[in-house]
Amino acid sequence: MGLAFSQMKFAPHPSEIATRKATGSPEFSVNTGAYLFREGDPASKLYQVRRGVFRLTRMTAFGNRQVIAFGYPGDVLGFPCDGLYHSDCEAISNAQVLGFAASYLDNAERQPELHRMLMGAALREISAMQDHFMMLAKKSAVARVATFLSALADRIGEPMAEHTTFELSMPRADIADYIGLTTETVCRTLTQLRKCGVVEIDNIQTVIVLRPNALHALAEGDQDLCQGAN
Amino acid sequence: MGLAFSQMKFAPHPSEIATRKATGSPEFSVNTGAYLFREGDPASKLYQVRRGVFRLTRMTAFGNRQVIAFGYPGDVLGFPCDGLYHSDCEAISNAQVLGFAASYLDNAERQPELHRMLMGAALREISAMQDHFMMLAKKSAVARVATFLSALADRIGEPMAEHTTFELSMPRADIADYIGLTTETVCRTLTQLRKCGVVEIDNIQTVIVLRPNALHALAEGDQDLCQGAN
DNA sequence: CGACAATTTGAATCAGATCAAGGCCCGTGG
DNA sequence: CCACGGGCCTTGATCTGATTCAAATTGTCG
Repeated sequence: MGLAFSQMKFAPHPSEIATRKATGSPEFSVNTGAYLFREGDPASKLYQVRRGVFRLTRMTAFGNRQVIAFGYPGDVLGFPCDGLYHSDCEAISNAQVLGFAASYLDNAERQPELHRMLMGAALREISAMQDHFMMLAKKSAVARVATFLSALADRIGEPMAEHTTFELSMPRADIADYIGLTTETVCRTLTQLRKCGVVEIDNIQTVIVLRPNALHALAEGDQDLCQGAN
Repeated sequence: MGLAFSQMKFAPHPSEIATRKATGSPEFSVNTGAYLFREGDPASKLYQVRRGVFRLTRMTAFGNRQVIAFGYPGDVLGFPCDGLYHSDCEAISNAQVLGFAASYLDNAERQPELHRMLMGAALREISAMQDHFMMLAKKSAVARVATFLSALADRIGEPMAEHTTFELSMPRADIADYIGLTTETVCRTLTQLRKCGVVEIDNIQTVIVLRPNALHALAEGDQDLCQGAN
């Protein structure tokens, strides 16, 4: 689940297989602001996102929020640990999900195909989180923002006249809590990327990637493709 | 796998079940400095650590190293993504591991018990990595080091005359790359913790936790239990 | 004992956080 | 239709904590 930075390399998403009719699992909708589950709830179900975006968060002891991941269509959310959910999961847009009994994780016999899909999603999630570490540990603010945008572009970007475009469904504060910066720094960095012509941002929400190569290079830590734009 | 900060709450480790005779899997030893696997290798096997310590690392495009986790006895290492290992795994002490065919992940029929164990380990790893995020994202240097020490104490610490003691098997640089700091800052922070009587450190390797509560509070971000010790 | 690697300490620097203010967007109600 | 209000976004100025660069010390192993 989650915005998987490793998944850049592995599109299209293998977890987006048509499981609905195979399992008879119910598909239902979740409104913006509604919670799919909360940290500590007993985890009876897993969910695959069909439409919309979710935000997975955890709280520290002293009230700091960490955004663990964003859940986009195809992602599987709600992997339990010791039978409990270990994060809050809120819809940040009107969404639609498919629910599975968590027991399919243990039980391979009933639905081998489904079991394999869930297992694959779990393993991919581990890999995605390791990618997330790379970002949180040592990268500069530009590198973090560039990595985030680059991953989103690969994940949900749509071609538009030579360029790629996508929507930032989440507020700046969520992005900040995801990549380990403050809202202010995210803003400043976005304007910096705008000023040096790497991206264009319309209406706060819409991102157009003008120079994908530059964005990718910045994500990798290549300095100074952007200098002189403070 | 990995040094699971969440596992603080869940000792003793459920994955440390006796699987050897049940599976007939071969147990073998790995010398210090030897690699169990490398990033990009086809992932044919999983390993459960029996003795010793491993270090899981990944490299960024521009040569920065990130320590993903440390593998202690009981941890399961080598979860694949798309059939490949996604980190390097090096023994940092003489070690002993148990190998399992990776196919046990998919295949529940042959060894349901083993399958469940591996599945549980994978899910626990996801949770552990989420805990790791909390640290890398926003915590101060003291909080990071305190979290690291606290987790190790809970994981491998042994009671010693009112206190808890354990060995830091890894060099400072590894700790730094794990918690997202520099070697120098790790050092400084350790001396800070020493000076204010939270821990004692002998022979560079041996840590004695003198005030576990203070250590835990610092890990949670409680400021100023340590002030005046610069 | 001697050399090399790892650890520790010190001083200077810098990137991002913090604090504060202003601007924009959008819905609500006069 | 326009004025008002509140939330989110953006920008500016300052400050702080971690990094960087450099050097000294300790520990290790042949």
